[in-house]
Amino acid sequence: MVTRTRFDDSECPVARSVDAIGDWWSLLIVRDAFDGSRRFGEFQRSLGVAKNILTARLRTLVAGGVLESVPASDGSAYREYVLTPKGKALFPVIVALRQWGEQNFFAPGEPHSQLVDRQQGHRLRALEVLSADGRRLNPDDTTVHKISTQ
Amino acid sequence: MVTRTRFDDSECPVARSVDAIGDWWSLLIVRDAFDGSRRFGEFQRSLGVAKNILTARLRTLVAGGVLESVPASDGSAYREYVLTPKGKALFPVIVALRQWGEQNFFAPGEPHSQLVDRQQGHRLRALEVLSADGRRLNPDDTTVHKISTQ
DNA sequence: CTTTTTGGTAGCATGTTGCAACCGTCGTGA
DNA sequence: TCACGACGGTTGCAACATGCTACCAAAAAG
Repeated sequence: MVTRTRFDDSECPVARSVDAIGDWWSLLIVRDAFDGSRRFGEFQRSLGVAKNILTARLRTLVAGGVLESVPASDGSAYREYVLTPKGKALFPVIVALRQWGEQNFFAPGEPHSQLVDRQQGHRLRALEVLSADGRRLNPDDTTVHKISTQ
Repeated sequence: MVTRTRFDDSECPVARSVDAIGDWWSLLIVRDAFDGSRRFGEFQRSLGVAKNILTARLRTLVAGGVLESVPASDGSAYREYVLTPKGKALFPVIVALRQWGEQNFFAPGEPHSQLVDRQQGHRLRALEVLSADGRRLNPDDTTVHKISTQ
């Protein structure tokens, strides 16, 4: 169980997000949840993580409101873990990590799993950071205002 | 020093990204780099991380091609850590985490640091996951093809 | 009713982190 | 030019987290 929080009191939203997710295993659990995993055993087989670690991570994610534990959809007495709206809102994070990985860690032609538009079966468009008026922004085009209300 | 890799051999780009970044400290280092930090001491003061941990993380990030060590811009004999193109490509990841944090971990009106368009001073548009033909996609509108060439 | 699967717990060895102390080099002011 | 503080680390150690294996109760399957 994670008791200590490291970044939770930060005024930086990135730090709070990082703290809420917990660790990398948790992020891969969320990825698997997006890919359709729901049951303890599915996550465990998919990730190869130790069961006690998985137990702890699932608990943290449920406590953090990213997943929720619901009765199994097939009518069995077991429970399933599904993404809450807050968890589904992590979609751009997962997509961003996926695209970064595709572009930087695979040789041309090297096979990898691929996220596609269900309707068309095509790859997704690369994420773009846009200004309020729709201009494409690079890192250098932005700056951080240290503190700001709302 | 991180010797063992956990996800590096995965065919999933998300896993490789996660492995390449290393841990949450590394991601916050990258965030600070986007915010203008360059020097060891800047990262250390900003993050409050132990110096040996910071040393190790900076080394990992340099080894992974996310940061590079360059001579200090002010002409001193010290070195600075700056984002490589690969590192700058993490921009959407940081922005996605920031927006998720803003939307889920701050009470309305609670102050937080804010990323703005330098030219206009306005907040950024929320990231959108788009299909190849420009439709806005929710998680349910997508599916993962387990393995695929290029 | 027996066996297998599921979803965990418990204990222990090992790895990683955080803290504090130390240290050589660099910059700076007198 | 020389002393002193800042910078950028390294080292050792204690505490904590992780991963592995064994175990276990409830549920499902047969």
